[in-house]
Amino acid sequence: MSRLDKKQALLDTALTLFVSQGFHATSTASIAKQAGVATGTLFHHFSSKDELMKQLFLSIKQEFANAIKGQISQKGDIKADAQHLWQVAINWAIENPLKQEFFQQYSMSPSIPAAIRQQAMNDILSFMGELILQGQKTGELAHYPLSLMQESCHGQFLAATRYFLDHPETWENDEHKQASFSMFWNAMKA
Amino acid sequence: MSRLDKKQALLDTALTLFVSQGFHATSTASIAKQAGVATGTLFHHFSSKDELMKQLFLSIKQEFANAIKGQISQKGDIKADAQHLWQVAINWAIENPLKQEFFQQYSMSPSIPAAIRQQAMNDILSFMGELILQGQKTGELAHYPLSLMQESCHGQFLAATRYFLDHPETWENDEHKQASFSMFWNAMKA
Amino acid sequence: MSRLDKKQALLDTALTLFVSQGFHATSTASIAKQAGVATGTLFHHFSSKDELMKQLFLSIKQEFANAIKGQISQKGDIKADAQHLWQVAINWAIENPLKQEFFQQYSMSPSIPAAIRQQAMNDILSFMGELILQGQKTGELAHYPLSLMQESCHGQFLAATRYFLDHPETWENDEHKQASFSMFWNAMKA
Amino acid sequence: MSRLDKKQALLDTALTLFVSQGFHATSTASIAKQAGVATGTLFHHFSSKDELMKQLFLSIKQEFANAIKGQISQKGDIKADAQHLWQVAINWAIENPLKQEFFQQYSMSPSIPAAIRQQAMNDILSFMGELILQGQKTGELAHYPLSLMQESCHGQFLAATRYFLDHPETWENDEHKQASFSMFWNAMKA
DNA sequence: GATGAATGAGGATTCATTCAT
DNA sequence: GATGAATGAATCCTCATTCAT
Repeated sequence: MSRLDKKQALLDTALTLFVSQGFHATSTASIAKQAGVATGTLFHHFSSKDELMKQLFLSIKQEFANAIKGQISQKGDIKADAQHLWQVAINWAIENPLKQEFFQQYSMSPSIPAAIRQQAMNDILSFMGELILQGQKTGELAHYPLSLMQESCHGQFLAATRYFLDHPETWENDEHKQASFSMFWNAMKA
Repeated sequence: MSRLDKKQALLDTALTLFVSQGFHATSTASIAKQAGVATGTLFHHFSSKDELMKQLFLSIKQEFANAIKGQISQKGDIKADAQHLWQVAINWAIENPLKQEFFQQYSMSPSIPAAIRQQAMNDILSFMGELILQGQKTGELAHYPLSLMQESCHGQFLAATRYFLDHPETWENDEHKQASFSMFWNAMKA
Repeated sequence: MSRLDKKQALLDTALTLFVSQGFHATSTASIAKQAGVATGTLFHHFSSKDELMKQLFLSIKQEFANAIKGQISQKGDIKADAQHLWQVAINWAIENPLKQEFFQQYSMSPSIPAAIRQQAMNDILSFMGELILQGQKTGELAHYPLSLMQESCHGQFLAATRYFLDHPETWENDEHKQASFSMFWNAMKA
Repeated sequence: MSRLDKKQALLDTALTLFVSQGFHATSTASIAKQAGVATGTLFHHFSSKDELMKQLFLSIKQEFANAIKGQISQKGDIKADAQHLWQVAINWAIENPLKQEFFQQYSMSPSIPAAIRQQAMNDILSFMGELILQGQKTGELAHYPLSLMQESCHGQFLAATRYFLDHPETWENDEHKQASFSMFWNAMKA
């Protein structure tokens, strides 16, 4: 196993264990063991357990951001754009259930320093903020306070993914995905 | 300080500390100390730290449920009913910021056994489920899967309270409360 | 074993082990075990291993200071006073070999924070400083810089006790004690 | 950097760090890093951390011995010889404050195996022992037990250098150096 | 019921040392 | 010889819980 493989193995294992047992209930020793490396190796790659959590959080957030941002078409049809992004985001969550569950659990948790959470949230939400502003300019979106609308986006996304993750039989059901988008869009539209 | 006073002091202190430091970062000793009782006394009232958390969670949930349920008017005008309930719920959150923050942090956290969370969630959501079904019957609400709509309600409520708690200057602003309700209602309506 | 007994047992055991194995080579677990208490108990009485060392150092210093200070006669005959104090100090060292050895090892060691060492040293040396100044006034002691003379006192005392501790067969030999005093006195006298 | 340069860099860095932080608080990794070599390289030159300490101790001791021994004139005037040696020794300490501080800290410390300390001490003290015996033969020095006098020499030297190192403003003051010698000589003389 | 000293298992972290490259 | 990632035993310390007073 190469250097980077070990670091990745540690991140992967930490994700699994943090989601299934919780951050504090997961010992660094158990992460290392299940990742197939020695205890000390974890601290060779991450200066502390908190640092491991931080890097895990930021890397997953980045992965999600990359999946989404690459899909912005900017064709000008805001509703079509929004629908496409919603689909992509929901699909990412369905395809990465562990990572989505991680977000559900830790987006509001004090296990991640508030500053890190804020920063990560801002990165995602600021990109959404621009889309919202644009939609308000064209008159397609409602003129509510920006941060209220951002929180609503985030909240609806978490709610929708919770539904899909809790009901795996719906994963192929486009009607339900469409329903989740309708609720989202109706909430936001003018 | 009487017997019940001590128990309540422990619950109050636990709420404050769990919210500000997190469940695992808060020692039972520090809760007892700040509540003004001895370490052992905590274990007279609660068989374990987990039991304390469980009772805290259920008591806050109950308090919220009482505040809401007492307000159901059942006049038949679903939108008016919904608007009233939304107001009451948002106001409760604004008046109990610590308890609302507690929900934000622990509703999805593994610090509370899944079974307890489920049960609490069902209590609230089932009552909402009935309202939704009723609205669907009258044709005022959209015919999406029930649990999707329940999750959406919950998610929108958390999003709205997050907005209000993060922006205390908006607490008296009825326009913003109205905006939050509009988003919620538009998402749900037929 | 009572509360204070346990604390004292920990101090006594720490003294023995720190002297025989060194501070860092002595684990807190081994101190607790040999003192007959649980690991956690050590940290109930001392907030950290460093704090234990600090209290041990200060308590032994205090014990020595008490043994000496109670013996200052102030009859006015400086040489006789000095001789008496020297005897008392040497005898204390011979009767408390472990504590004397502790001073030999840790008076200059970074295992004890410099500030603590300084403070302890000043307490002892300041009382000696007064005696020296008095002797200089009467013309019986040499007029060298005060701190040089203090260091010399301290150094000679450590040297003499090292000699006596390394040669237990000399403990009853008053001639040798007299010799050590002569060297000390001749160094200091005018 | 050549092979020997690296070894010397490691010894120099170890000296600095051992004195400023203490032996146990200094990790081999930090020594290697600050010396500009890789962690493993330290273990090419020294089989263990203890071995590094041992070589450091012996090399400094040797350096001091060389500085002193080269200066023995053997003109027969014992007091003049002693005064010259005292000057040389004090000057060496002033010119090598780090190394002198190292002696202050580690001459009595269990960080250096007793056997090594003894051996080093004997090397220096045995050479002094001969001078003392010689002085006793001519009647110029007191007839106290040899090891008591040796310990006294050592103790006075440490005391004097402590004074000079703690008061750098006295480094050029010959009067003070003379004072320190007087105390030393008066202690030893017949 | 209340107290708080005592417990000891458990956890994060360090670090001397090794060894494959 | 030099490197530095990897190792894992060892250490300090925490903390939920117990129980004698």
